[in-house]
Amino acid sequence: MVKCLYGHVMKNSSAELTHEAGTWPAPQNKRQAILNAAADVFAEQGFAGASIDAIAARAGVSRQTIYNQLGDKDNLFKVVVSEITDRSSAGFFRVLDTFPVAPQDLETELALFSAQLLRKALCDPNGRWLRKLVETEGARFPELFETWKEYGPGKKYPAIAARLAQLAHAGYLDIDDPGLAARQYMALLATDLRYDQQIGRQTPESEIDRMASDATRTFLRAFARKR
Amino acid sequence: MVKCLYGHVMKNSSAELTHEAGTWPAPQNKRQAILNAAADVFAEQGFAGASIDAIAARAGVSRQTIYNQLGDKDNLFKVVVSEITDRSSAGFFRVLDTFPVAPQDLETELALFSAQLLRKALCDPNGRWLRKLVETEGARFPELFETWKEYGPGKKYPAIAARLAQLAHAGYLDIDDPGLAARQYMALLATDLRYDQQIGRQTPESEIDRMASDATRTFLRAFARKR
DNA sequence: AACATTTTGGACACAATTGTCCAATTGGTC
DNA sequence: GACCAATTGGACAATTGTGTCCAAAATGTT
Repeated sequence: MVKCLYGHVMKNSSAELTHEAGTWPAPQNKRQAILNAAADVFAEQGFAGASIDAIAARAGVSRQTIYNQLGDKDNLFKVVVSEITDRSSAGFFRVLDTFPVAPQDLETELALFSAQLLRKALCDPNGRWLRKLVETEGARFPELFETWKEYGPGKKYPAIAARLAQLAHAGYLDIDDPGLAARQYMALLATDLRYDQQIGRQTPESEIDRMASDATRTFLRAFARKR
Repeated sequence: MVKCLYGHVMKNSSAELTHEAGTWPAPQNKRQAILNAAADVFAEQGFAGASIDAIAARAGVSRQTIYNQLGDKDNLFKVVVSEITDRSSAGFFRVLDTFPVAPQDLETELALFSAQLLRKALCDPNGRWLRKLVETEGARFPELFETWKEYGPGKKYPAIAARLAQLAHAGYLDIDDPGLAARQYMALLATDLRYDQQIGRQTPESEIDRMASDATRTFLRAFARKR
């Protein structure tokens, strides 16, 4: 039950990252260990339920080190969210670069892209925890919520909409409202993730391809250009 | 320490059956006031963050009354979830009775039904809080989670699937997998609720009809029987 | 080896919370 | 008015968590 997001990379990789271009005078190793552990504990316990001691224990550092490096609990939370926001956003846009803008076989290629999106972005523990964290604690950290909005849904949905509009313009799709189509595409893609989450089931990797093709098939039945 | 879900809860539950009131306030007895307040505070603050004092203050009762009527915090939480599960489930099935099984104008009538479902079931604060509560604290109360699963998604999705299969059998729809169609229908229906929730926006009542017709249109574009 | 910087663990004050006990008060009922 | 149950508020011990201080130890640098 107790797992660290990135396994146990925190032990000894001192030789490589010590002289990174980072502006941090402190070693990055413990800091990353703390942030990963904090992400776990915050996601599991919520903000109020996550104790600094639990985070310290899971990170394998002393409690004092957390205060030294990251200040108080509020700030720790903010840093965790902003770090994970960055990672998650980067993953999404890396996948988005593979969007099939001029496909030979639209359904096949869109299903492949959808599977990648599910795997690398929507299923990604980082992203899911982030969503849960922000959903749960957003009211308590308004400015944090703004950042998340701006870099999360605020950029992802328009990006998807733009690609769909591109496909429509190229004659593949028949779309009135690209924004709506993007939201519905994402909703269809997340259909079973959401369902599984509601019944407390962890979606197995083996079902991702089926989910992607189910969503793609329905989406294209609705939006593929008829001839 | 962990007792049965319906353990010593039976204090008043048989005495008063008239908690039908469609409107939120005006709880006749203190027990209902406590449960409503507790639902608010638990949903806002999470389990760990919700203090008994805060709940008592919002309910307008003394802290001791909560302990008298509902026992400790764990049990209070369980009772809150089970009460709201009942209400939410009842609302859903009341709407489900209006499903258009033999429509004259499928799109119009299905859109009307969808709007009712959004209004009475998916948008309902009770249901949304419940979902959030269970999602956040499900790991801490496994047996509670089982109950929620059984009376929540476990009954709702098959019920929707059955209605859709009925429509398909009657020649209105072209559906291979009714279960998948039901999940996708619900996903499309909740598209903008989910989006709004992600960007921290409270979906205004005025948009529900549009959301219902958007979802219905796309669903029927994908599943309406062609001829 | 000598130095600088982190890290550590333990102690501490302080605040919040839980759950209990109890005496006083309220409100309804006969 | 008298009785009875529910309610109230206050005090209480026990626990838990936050954030700080500090001296000893570990770690890395020159």
